[in-house]
Amino acid sequence: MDYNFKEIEKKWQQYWAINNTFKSETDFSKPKFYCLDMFPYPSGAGLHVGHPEGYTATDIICRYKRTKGFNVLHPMGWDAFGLPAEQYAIQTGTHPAITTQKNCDTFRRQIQSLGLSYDWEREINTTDPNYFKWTQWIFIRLFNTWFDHEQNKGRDIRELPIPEEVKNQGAAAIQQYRSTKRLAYYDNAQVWYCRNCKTVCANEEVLNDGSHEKCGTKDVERRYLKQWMLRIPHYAERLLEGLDSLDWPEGVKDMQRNWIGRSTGAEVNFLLEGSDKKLKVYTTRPDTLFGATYMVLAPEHELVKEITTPDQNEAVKDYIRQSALKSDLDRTDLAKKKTGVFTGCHAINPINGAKIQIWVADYVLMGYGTGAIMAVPAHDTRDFEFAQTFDIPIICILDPKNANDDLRSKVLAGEACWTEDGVYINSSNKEIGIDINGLSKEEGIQTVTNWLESNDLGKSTINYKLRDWLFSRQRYWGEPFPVIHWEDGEVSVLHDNELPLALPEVEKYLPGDSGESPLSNAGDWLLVTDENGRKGRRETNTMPQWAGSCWYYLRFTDPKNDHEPFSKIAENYWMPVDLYVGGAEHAVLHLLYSRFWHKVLYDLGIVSTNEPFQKLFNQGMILAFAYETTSGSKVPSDQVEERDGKYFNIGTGEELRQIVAKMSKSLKNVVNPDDVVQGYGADSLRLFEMFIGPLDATKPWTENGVKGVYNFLRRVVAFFGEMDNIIEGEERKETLKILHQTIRKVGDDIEDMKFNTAISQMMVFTNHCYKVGKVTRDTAVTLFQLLAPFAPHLAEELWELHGNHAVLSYHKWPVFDASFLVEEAFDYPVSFNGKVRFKLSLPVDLPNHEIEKAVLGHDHTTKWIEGKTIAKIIIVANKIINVVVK
RNA sequence: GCCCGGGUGGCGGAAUUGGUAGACGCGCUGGACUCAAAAUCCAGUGAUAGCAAUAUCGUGCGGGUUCGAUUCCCGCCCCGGGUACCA
Repeated sequence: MDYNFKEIEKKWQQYWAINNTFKSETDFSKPKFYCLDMFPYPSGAGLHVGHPEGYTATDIICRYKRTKGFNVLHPMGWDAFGLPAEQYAIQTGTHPAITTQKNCDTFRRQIQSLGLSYDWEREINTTDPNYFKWTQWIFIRLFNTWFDHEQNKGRDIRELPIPEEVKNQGAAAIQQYRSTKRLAYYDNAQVWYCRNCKTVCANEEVLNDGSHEKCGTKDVERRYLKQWMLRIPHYAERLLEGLDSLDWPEGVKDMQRNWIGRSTGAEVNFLLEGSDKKLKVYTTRPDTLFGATYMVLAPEHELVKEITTPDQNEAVKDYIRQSALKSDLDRTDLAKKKTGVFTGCHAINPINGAKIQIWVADYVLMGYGTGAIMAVPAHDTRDFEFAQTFDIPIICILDPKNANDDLRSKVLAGEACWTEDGVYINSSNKEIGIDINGLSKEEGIQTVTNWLESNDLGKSTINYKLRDWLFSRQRYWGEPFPVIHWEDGEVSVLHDNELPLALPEVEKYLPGDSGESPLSNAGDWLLVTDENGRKGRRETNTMPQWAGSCWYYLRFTDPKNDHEPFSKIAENYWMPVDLYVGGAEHAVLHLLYSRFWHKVLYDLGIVSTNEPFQKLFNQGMILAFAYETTSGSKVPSDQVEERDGKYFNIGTGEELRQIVAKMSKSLKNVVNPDDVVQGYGADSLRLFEMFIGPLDATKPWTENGVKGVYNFLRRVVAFFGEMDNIIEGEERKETLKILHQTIRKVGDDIEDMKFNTAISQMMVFTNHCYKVGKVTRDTAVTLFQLLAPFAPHLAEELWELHGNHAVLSYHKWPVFDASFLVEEAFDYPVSFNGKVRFKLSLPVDLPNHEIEKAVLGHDHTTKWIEGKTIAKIIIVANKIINVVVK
C-alpha cells in the first residue's frame, strides 16, 4: 500500500466533520476532562509553525483521554479584538470586523487542515456581540462588588455598610462612598501619553531613551487621564495562597509570586520639624531606624509642595518637571547616577530624636509603599549611592562580623554599604528604653517593630507590589463599557437587559482629541437621556484585550447560551480546566488577571471553583534560523543558500551570519505550516512538531527532521498495509515483549507529556517488525491504536483497512500486560573500579555469592585483577556489578 | 545586577533521577536493486591509536563526595528567557 496522505487526510477530516465525532456534551455518567489551548489572536499573517506545537500536544492528550473513557472538552476560539485590525482600519478604512472575520477564516482553515479534534460547534469569538455581551455583564458585576476584608471576599455593593456620617450627607455622598469601594472605579490615573500618536501607551511601549516604540518620537509624557481601574490588589493574598494548590510549573508560580510582591515590614511615622504633620514611610527594615540619616519623597508625593521651603521652591519644581518626562527605566538610568533635590525641610527620627533632611528624588516611586522612605545609607545600596553623591552622613549600625577585615573596617567607617546580617551597634536610646545592640537582624526587626507599635509611632504592615489594574483603552476595536456618565456627575452602568452595547459605526478610526477614544466621534450613539430628561454621555473608552480572554474558558462550557454567560450545570460539570497549555509569555498577566476575575465570580456564586486552571503547561518557543549581513540587516530565509557550512545571499553572493531567533516578521524567518502539510501531510507535521524535542524546551525549527517522521509513517504503511506481512496464530514472544514495552512507554509518556520519546518507541517497535518480517493482526492493530493520538488520519485508515468499522477515536486504549516483560536473564555490565570491561549474562534471581563466583571465574576477570587484591564486590541486582581492586 | 532555565557526537535529542553515556531521527559512508539515477532495503557511524581483538579519552571548565557522577556539592565560563533602584 502506498502512503497517499492527501487522500487519507481528506477522507478522515470529512468523516469526523460529517459525523460530529468530537462533539462534547455534558454527560454525568462519564468522568470529564477539560483540555484547553490558549486561544490565538488571529493575525493577518496566518498560522506559523509555533501554533500547532501546543495544539498538537493537547490534541494527543485529548484523543488519548477519549480512549481511556473520559468525556473530553477540547474547544477553540479567537481572541479577536486587537490593535492590528484597528491600525489597518485607520490606513484603509476597512472595518476591523471585516479584517477580523477574514483572519479567523484563515486560521480556522489552517487549524482544521491539521486534523485537530476540536468541537467546532463550540467555537467562540471575543468580538461577537453574543460573546462580549457577557464580558460587559461581568464588568457590571465587578462594578457592583466591594471587597470585605473581614470576610476576605468580594460582596454585593448593596451590602456595603455605610458609615452614619456619610448617610447623613445624602444620596450623592453615599454614591461617592460606594465608588471608593467598588472593584471597578473611574478615576484619574497617571498614564503615558504620546502627543504624536494621540494615544495612551503602555509602560513597555515607552523605551529606555524616552521614545515611543510605535512611532519613534519622543513626544511622550505622563498625563493624568480619567481611566477605569480594577482593584486587583484586594485579591493579592488570595491570588498568592491559591498558587499553592495548583499543578503549575514552579517557575511560573515564582513569577506570579514576585509580581504580587508581598513583603512584610513596618509603617513608621516621622514628625516634620516645626509642624504637627506626620510623614509616613514604609520600610522592610525598621531595625535600621537608628541609621536613618535622611528621608526621600517621590516627586509625585502630595506633601512635596507643602513642605518645600521658599528658597528651594524653584529647584524642586524644576526637578519634578524633569522626572515627569522619565520612564521608570529612565529613573533607574544605566549610569546609576542618583538625582534629587533638598526640600529645605527636616524631619525628626522618632527613635533618637535626630533632625534629618527631607529630599525629593525619583529613585523613590509613588506607586509603591507610601511613596516616601527613610534612607539608611549604611545598609541600603541605593541610599548609599545617593548619600555619597550628596554628601549626606552615613552611620553604620550593623557590624558585619562575617565580612573580611578590609570590607568590615570600611563599613564601620561608613565607606561601604552592608545589607546582610550582622550585630547591631550604635542602636540604643536609654531615655526611651530601647536597645538592640548585640542582637541579630531578625531579633532587631521584631524588637523595633514592637517598640513602634507600643508607642503608637508605627505598625507592622504587609505591602504588595501588585497595583490597581488600568482597565481602559482609548481604542475603537474593543468591548464598549456599559457605562453612562450623567450630567449631574453620576456614573451608572447599564441594566443587564440593555446588553450587548454594540460598537457604533464610525467614519474614521482615528483617536479623538486630547487622548479620547475613536468612539468620541460616534455622534448620536454617545448621547442618552433617561426617563426624567436627564442627559448623559456614554463611556468612550473600550476594554483591553485581556477582558475577553479573562473568562473565555467559562464560555466554552456553554457557548451558545443566550440568557446567561453559561449554565450552572455546564460550569459545574466541566470546571476547572484540567490542562491548560500555552506559551510562557502569558505566565504573569493573562494568568493572573483571569484568576482574579475567577475569584470575584466565585465570591459572587457565579462559578463553583476557586481556581480556573488546575494544571498548566508552558510549551517552549519554536525558534527559526535567521540570516543577517555583517551590518546586521536581515535577509529572508528563502534568499539564502548553504555552501560548505557557510551561508550566502543568493542574489548578491554576500556571506551571511546564521542566528537562531524567535520567528518574527522583522527577522523574515516565519515558517508557515501549510508548506509542510502540502509536502508531507498533517500527520507528519504533527509528528514532527512533537518529535523535534521536549514540549517545554525552546528549540529551533529545521525541516530536515520532517523527512524522518514522514519516512516512519511511510514505513508503517508499507509494512502494516501489506497483508502478506500479517500472519494468523500466536504472536512470537519477542514481538509481544517489545509490543508491551511500547504500550507501556507510549501511555506513560503521553501522561507525562513526553511525546518525543513516545514516538521514538513506536519507531523502535516498527523497526523490530521489519526485522522479524511477520506479525499477527492483533499486534498490527494495537500499534494503530498507539499511533492514533499522534497520527490520527493514518491510524484510522489502517484500522479500517484491517476490517474494523467503528471509528478508532473512541476505541479503548490497549492494556499493558507486565507478564510479557518478565526476563529470565540479565546481561550484567561487569566493571572494575567503575570502568565497564565486559558483559555477563546471568539468571535474574541468582544469589549474590553465585554472581561473585561467576564473575571471578570469568576469563576476562583474570586480566583486571592480576597483581591486585580485591577490596570488595558491589552487586546491584539487575543493574551492575563493580569489582573494587587495589 | 538579581531571579529562572540550559550547556551531551557533524545536527535535533535519549539516559528508568547515583549504576552499560549517545536510544530514536537527520546527515554522512559503504553495499544490494538499477543500463544509470532517484526512491527503497541492508550495514556502519563519539574522538584518538591499531589490520584486529582492544586500549585511552569523552556529557561547558576546575575542584570535591562516592565502589561508581551527564545526574549530588563548591567555584568559574558561556547561551536563552524574565525583571528593572519595590524601600
